[in-house]
Amino acid sequence: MLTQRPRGTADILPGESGQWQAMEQIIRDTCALYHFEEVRTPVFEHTELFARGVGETTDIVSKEMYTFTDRGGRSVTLRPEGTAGVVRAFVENKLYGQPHTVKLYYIGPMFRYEKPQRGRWRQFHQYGVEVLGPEHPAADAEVIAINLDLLRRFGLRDLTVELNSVGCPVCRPRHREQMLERLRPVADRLCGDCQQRLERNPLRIFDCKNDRCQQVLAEVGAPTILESLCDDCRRHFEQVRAFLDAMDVPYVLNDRLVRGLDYYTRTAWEVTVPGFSSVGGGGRYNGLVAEVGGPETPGVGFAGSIERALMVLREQGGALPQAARLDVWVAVADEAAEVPAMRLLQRLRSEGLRADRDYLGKGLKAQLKSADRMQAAYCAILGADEVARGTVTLKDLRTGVQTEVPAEAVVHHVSKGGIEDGSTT
RNA sequence: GUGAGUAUGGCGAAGUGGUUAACGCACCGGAUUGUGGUUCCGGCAUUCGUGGGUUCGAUUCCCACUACUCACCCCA
Repeated sequence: MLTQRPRGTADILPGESGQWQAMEQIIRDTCALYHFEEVRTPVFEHTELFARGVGETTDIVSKEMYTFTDRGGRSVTLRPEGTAGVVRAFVENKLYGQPHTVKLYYIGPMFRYEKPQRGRWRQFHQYGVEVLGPEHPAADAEVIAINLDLLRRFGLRDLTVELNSVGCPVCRPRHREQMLERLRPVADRLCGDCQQRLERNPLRIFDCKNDRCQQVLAEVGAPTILESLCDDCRRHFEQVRAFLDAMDVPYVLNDRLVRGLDYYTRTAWEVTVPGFSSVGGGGRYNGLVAEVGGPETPGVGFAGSIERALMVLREQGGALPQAARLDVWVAVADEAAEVPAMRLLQRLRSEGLRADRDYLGKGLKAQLKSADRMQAAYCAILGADEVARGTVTLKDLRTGVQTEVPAEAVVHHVSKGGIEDGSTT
């Protein structure tokens, strides 16, 4: 156990970490284009925040939280999602005091006590944005747009935005009643899961894979949520769609789409890839800020996971541009060159070149081999002869051309990307 | 939470109830003098997840445990 990571966690090792950095950079750059600013909130919060914000009845709160009592006797929880903490920060710091729309983005670890499987971890990393303030459907469209835009910039293909509206406190309860009315009498014909869903979240029955349940739904003529929207929600949804069309953001309607968190109102969407589960999604949450104790403030946001994006990217055969390789490998040919080699090494770095050397006492041949393995562009060979002459033998590992140059000229040659004096020695 | 599968060297992967556990990759060393990427030669698991049991004898059979993987639920 001592040398084993906790279940559902991962070590992101060199090589992989380059992909993470590249992806995070895309997120930061893209968010800047849409004028989102970063917010960093604690990795843990008071348990009550998630219980109230995310919803007591959700799977996340009822059985997936990493909750513990700290030494002061307070119940705290490792955040299972990002929105609640951001909203809490918005309220606590009174960001609503500013007349502007508040547009925030975040990247960070989230925690859920689940059984790990493909694309599912106990510690995973989400990136997401929140727009706080506007009720305007253009805000919904913008968040959907950046959600899809980011995934495309990562290099993912075959993306589909599935769009729905889950209504508001006016029309959702009404719809729920209609469903209960029709389904309760035939509840015994539903599968076990759906009988539970009937009481907890009847909307989900539409999502059941069981054919019989779907048949029952059709027989009793259960209305979809889209058919039951109130006028305000209907108008809002139509406008969101109009904006998406104007922005060339493709989507498909999915009137069976439900999201796992209680706080969603009106617009809800998910981005999917064939053969995978959701790679991200979001929605509007008009009641959340007030629920958490702030002034009535509409909001809309989305979240996606780095793990899943990388997984899909890899399986689709894509990859993010790899980090730049080493510029110079310094090979130490003999004892007399040790000190000058360190001098050279540090000088190269101070000039902005990525440089390294062997520390295992390997022979020159092995050092060249290492240089090759490290994919260094150049190898600077330094031995007693060079030290005596104040020079360095510089070899271009791509062409094999090498030449002896003054020690001070190494930076110049490497920076310029070539050796002019091509006399092979 | 429910169900299924798998656990052999750094990685991938054969294998058998019985004296020395294939192979590939990676790694290390060598093929005369201070030089890489190719080639050739050599090296690299007293040990087969952990603990029990069956047996004259188990890595191979049985049980338990642990871990991992996958599906369901749900989600990112």
